[in-house]
Amino acid sequence: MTTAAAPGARAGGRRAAAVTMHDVAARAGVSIKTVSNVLNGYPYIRPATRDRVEAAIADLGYQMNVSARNLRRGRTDLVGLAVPELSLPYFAELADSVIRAAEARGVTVVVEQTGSVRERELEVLRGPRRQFTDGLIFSPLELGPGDLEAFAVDYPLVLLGERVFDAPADHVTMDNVAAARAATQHLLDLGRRRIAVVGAHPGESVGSAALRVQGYREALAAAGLPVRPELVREAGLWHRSTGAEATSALLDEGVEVDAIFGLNDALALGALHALHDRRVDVPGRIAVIGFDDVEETAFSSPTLSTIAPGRDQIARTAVDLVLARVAAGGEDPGPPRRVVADFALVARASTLGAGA
Amino acid sequence: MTTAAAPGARAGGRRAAAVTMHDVAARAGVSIKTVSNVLNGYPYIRPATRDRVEAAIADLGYQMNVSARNLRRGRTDLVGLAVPELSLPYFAELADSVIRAAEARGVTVVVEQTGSVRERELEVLRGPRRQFTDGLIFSPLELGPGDLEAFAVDYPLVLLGERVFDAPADHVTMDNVAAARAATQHLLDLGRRRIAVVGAHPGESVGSAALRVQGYREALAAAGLPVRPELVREAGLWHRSTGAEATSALLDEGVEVDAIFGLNDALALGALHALHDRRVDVPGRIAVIGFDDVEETAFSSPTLSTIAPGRDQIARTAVDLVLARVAAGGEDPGPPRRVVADFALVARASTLGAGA
DNA sequence: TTGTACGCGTTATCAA
DNA sequence: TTGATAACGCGTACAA
Repeated sequence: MTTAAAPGARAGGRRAAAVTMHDVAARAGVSIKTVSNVLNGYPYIRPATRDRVEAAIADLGYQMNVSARNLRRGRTDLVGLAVPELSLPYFAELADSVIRAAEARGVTVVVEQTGSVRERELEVLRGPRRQFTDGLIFSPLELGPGDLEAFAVDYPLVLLGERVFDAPADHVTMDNVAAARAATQHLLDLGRRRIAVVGAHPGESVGSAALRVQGYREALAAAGLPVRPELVREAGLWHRSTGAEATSALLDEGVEVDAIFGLNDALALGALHALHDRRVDVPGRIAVIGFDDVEETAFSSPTLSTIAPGRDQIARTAVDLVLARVAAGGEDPGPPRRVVADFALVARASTLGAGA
Repeated sequence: MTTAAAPGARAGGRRAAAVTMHDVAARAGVSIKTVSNVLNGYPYIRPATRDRVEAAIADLGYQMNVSARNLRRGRTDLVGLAVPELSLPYFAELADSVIRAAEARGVTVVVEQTGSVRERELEVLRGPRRQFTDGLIFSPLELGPGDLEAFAVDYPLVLLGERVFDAPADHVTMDNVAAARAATQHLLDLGRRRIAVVGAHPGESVGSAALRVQGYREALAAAGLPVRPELVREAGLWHRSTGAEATSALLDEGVEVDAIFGLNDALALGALHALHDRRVDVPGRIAVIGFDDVEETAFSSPTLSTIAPGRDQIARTAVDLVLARVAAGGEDPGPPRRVVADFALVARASTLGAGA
């Protein structure tokens, strides 16, 4: 690492001595309250007055002191977004959507990473950042149904994901069971009969894994097919590497299989990787489908069929829910709201073949 | 989309009526100043007093009002991070690192997305968010050497990337020329002689493309090899799709080639995709190397050799630079600082082969 | 070692 | 339609 100081220019230090509403008021020959009124779009102002104030604001380059406003209003227009980590494409893309949705509503997002560590997820809920945030959008991966009290907070909270369903907080999710059913049905429709699922969490009864495996089972049952244990493959972490490993194990064991349902895209991409290594034709011999529709799925080789969970809709809804509670202020919070977002099957080459 | 209200429980509304320092002071039988002293770790406090205050804080569940503190101190402990978009893995991972580095120093990050739109990049520099942010870490993709005045701001600003080098602001970058030289040299060391580069921006003289192509040229020159125009392939956007297209065009034209240097990982992964489609053996017939070391490169098929730019170091340095200026307050800002971070070549299967 | 009192820049409540 | 003035909650001279 090399450090150097460029000669000549000075770099920006602190902002110039602040010009306040008082200065603007003096310049415009009005009271400070009138300046405030102009700034806040108060309607009953004589046009001439408004013009003088606006001119003064422009002349002086006045910019409101946000901290003072926040102190006075008891609100910051900041919302927290807590996700496991941005390095995971699904959450990076979710954050992208949330930031856009928030921006459209004039609020700013503070991103916090929990690293999927239980202790940090708890900290996110009661940590110091809640002090300067109007509300929180939180996608937990460790906290579950046993932690309901932890979600009983006194600020607007919107939960994302499939870990908890009965917390005293708003919740935005999608129908994971139906979506997994659709993914499996898609494979069945293509004539596949030995469909493996990769990413199961055997012991668990909550979370995305359990729900998606259930959808897989339901689809097979509806088609009159048995759920073969050797086709339900475990993968604790939903990463490409574990998806590749699970797929390799499946093939090594000589299990007969003609399709793989990765419980998320990372797993399915890992499966694609393993199949590629072994020169297995996809979808000729084995079709593959994932879940999440991260951008990468449109560029893998072959492109990956998947379930699109409606990220933008989820993000918009989550932002709207927090802001609704923020706007409600102290008034009767009312019961938690549950929103189930739409999903769509996106069929690509990994199931349809090169022509797709 | 389905919306429902859960029966029973109330969801969290607004925080309970705030308990202030006054309340704590009263409860502890001390003055508000003493409470403040305890909170700020002022050393000269009688242990007994401190204990009483801390007990009162615990009893009352006191939490400091951050807006009031910010107003008083003229600082928010918030820094902005402006990137093109989080959907691009490189920037998602950079944001991840910056957020971690900031957290370690007790500051919080506000992520802003410019979408690589010139107008939005300008807005980031002088928009309203600068009002409640102590400083900004900015990775521009559109603004360039012609916009130096835009970077002359009166708040702590740290620039990232290769768009501008002479702005009156701190700058953290890496030696793109040397890194590209190393990538090319790696291919030369493996005996490759017809090395294509994908992602060139023919007209440009600034930015990552120009610098990396220069490194490529230098390495070839040092090896006594000519730079063949037909091996320097353009790709405006550095996406997987453009990398795949450029690679396809290269092959379609029947150009003889035994290695491809993607100017970033997305391009290289796209090249891998195109080569896979055409059943070209990598690295048997064509070796591929990228640039950035995004996590995906460790999981592609085959795994991708690349240049690791030292993300964490860059993030830490950037955060330290802004905070140093924040701490300096109004005092003589001094000249802009330039930091050149280290890089490392990461050789994987796409150049070394399956055994790697 | 601790307390008093003022000011940070806004918004809100009145009254005019 | 506009103005005076009191909060908002905390930091900090200055005093004790």
